Amino acid sequence: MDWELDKKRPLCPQICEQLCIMIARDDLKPGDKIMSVREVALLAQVTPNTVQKSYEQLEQQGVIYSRRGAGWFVSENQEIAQDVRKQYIRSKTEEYIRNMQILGLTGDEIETYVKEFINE
Amino acid sequence: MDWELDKKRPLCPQICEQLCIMIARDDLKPGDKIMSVREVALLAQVTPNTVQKSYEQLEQQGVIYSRRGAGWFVSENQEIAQDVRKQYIRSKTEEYIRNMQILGLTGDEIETYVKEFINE
DNA sequence: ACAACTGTATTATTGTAGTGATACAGTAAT
DNA sequence: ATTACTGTATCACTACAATAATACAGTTGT
Repeated sequence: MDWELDKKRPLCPQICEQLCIMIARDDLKPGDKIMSVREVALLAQVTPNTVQKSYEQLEQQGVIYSRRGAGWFVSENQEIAQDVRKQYIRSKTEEYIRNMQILGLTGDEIETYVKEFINE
Repeated sequence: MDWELDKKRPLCPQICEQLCIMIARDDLKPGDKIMSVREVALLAQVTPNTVQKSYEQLEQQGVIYSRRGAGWFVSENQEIAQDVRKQYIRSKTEEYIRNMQILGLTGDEIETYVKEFINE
């Protein structure tokens, strides 16, 4: 994982997305310990406070949880990890197709562009 | 055009994108007069100041230009309108594919998802 | 028990996007 | 010329994200 954030965009959502990607890639499996607030803060060049907030947001979604003093862990619930992956793919794909359709592109045209840009 | 902005995200980029989409759709053609700062402000429920800033950003990119007292217009340069469309498609498509590849999806898998979600 | 790590909380401060109000200046139609 | 529209500029204000510094509390390994 790179942890090179775009400092010109809100950081919390970016940190959340990075974590979700790692879970969706199965780099982080259910129950795994994840990097500490301070550790990520150092790598991502942000304040521990910012990472804390990001983690708390993901906790609210049931994706991760904390044990005071021990650390943060990926939810043991197997379904959630799968959902994170499915949701990520679904939302990104739907958003992409919607954007292209707004321009008036047909389904075939969209498929053509995707094929074209995959070979690069 | 809807002008229903997401108030929880930065507004200027959203206004810029809406304009670019209208140009990419050919709803606005080179030389066309576009809605005034105050008009858009009213429709989008934002401050004229915010729209002004957005327009100035697009002006810097050469997409539109202003005539003091008269209004804002789409650049007469034909190439720019075409570029806006091409750039929009290219950047969105590349971003989408990159996101999917990060998850480990193959080209075929990506194409399959796109086809699947187009039929909905 | 101790040291070194964890999460958590608080406070003050900074930077910035957007608001709201107002004013001035140029254009265009009547 | 007047009126009603444009763009442009400024100022004080609000809201919020993120920083920076610090402190406290719980866990873990030695």
